[in-house]
Amino acid sequence: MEVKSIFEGISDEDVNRMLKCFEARKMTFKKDRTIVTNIINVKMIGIILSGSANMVRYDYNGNRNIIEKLEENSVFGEVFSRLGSDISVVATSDCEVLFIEYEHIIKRCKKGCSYHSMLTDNVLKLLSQKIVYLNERLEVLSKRTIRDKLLSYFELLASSSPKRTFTIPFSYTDLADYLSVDRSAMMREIKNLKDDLVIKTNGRRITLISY
Amino acid sequence: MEVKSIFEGISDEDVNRMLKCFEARKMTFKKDRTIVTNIINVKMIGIILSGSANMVRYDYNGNRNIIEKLEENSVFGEVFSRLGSDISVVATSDCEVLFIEYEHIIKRCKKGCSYHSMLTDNVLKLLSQKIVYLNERLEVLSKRTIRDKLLSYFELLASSSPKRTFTIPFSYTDLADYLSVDRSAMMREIKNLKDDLVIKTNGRRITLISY
DNA sequence: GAAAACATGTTGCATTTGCAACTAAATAAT
DNA sequence: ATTATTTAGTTGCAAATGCAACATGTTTTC
Repeated sequence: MEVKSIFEGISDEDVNRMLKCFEARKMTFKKDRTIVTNIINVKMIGIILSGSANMVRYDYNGNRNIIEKLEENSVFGEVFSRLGSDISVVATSDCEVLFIEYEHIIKRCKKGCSYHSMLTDNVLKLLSQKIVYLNERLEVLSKRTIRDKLLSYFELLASSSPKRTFTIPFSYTDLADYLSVDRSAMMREIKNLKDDLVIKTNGRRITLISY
Repeated sequence: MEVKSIFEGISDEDVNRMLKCFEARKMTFKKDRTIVTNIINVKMIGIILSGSANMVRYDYNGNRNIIEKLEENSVFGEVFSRLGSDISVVATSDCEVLFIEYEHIIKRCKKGCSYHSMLTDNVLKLLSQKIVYLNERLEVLSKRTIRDKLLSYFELLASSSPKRTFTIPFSYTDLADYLSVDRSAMMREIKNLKDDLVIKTNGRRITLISY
């Protein structure tokens, strides 16, 4: 059920044919380079082919918010994410990105190519996944205290490990920006959680003891 | 571009044919009745045909969070919203709801009916809209102070009115739950915004003076 | 139209949070 | 290998927030 890429299940030849037809452009970015900024208003979507990136926004206080962590095969774009309001996507490692115009993807072509309908299905599933992800994020951010934000985020990460142990995919500095809280206040709360024996930590490796 | 309903652009006869084929069920709910709760794990989607509803969650502190306000033609369901984690949908007025199994919608039928591909396109656009909505909500909730949450939410509402005047679609009590903040603290902050001449209010009608 | 239920508005106070300013540890750069 | 730079970990303090407990106003309900 999980869709890895929007091209999942489509033969390499067909993918290449599509990419040509869509005038897709592949670009490479070095670590820490900005992949897109609010300047673009063309309805493009980007697909991370390799590497990783963060979608970030700086508010007028200068606080950075990490909106989303983009891994391999992640899709981003104005259509999906309301880019434009000072959002940018920054490479967190060297990466390759494919750009396609959104219209090409959703507009079923007149010829009714078989692969095109497969593509639509994949996009549908990707969008569903993105919605699930966004809802998880909303659930975390809707918690009123830092402690509860941490716990609900940790619960999410722990739920896929039977031992309830996981590695946070961020530095603690980045985690604070992801949870939209002050870093020092977050560190204080993590200390409290350790003192209360709710979590054990070893660097970025965390075990949820009880909830 | 805006899709009103997933059946937009499909003739009434075709819609009726589909509904039969999909074994869609129409149900009516009185105001304040629960439409769905976490119990369901069937992959159903619901469409509000008339009336309105709130998607809500109560956390373990007893705080209510309004996750989403559902109006006519809104779509909800596990696929879209990660229902299941104690989320329920409650009617805020008498309403009619149509239930369809999600699989029926995304699975392109073998016959390749013309309307089915139209339906897929509509769902695609609806999902995109939902993502935009979720991102707007994330932008609001990621603000660190109540003042900034209010301002960014008000900005969103004001942006569609040239006079920067709008009516909040909630009671103030509900607004606090929507912004995931304490009501009295929110009222205090609204008072501050008025004192600072940032907003003017007349009941639920608000004017953003400057930002 | 009286009573009940709910929404709005307000306040004091304890708690949580953000901010600023540090030190120490770990990574990256030259 | 030594020096920068970034990350992690702390702390005091002011500001923001949540909580509880009210008063008042408005809408429903019977």
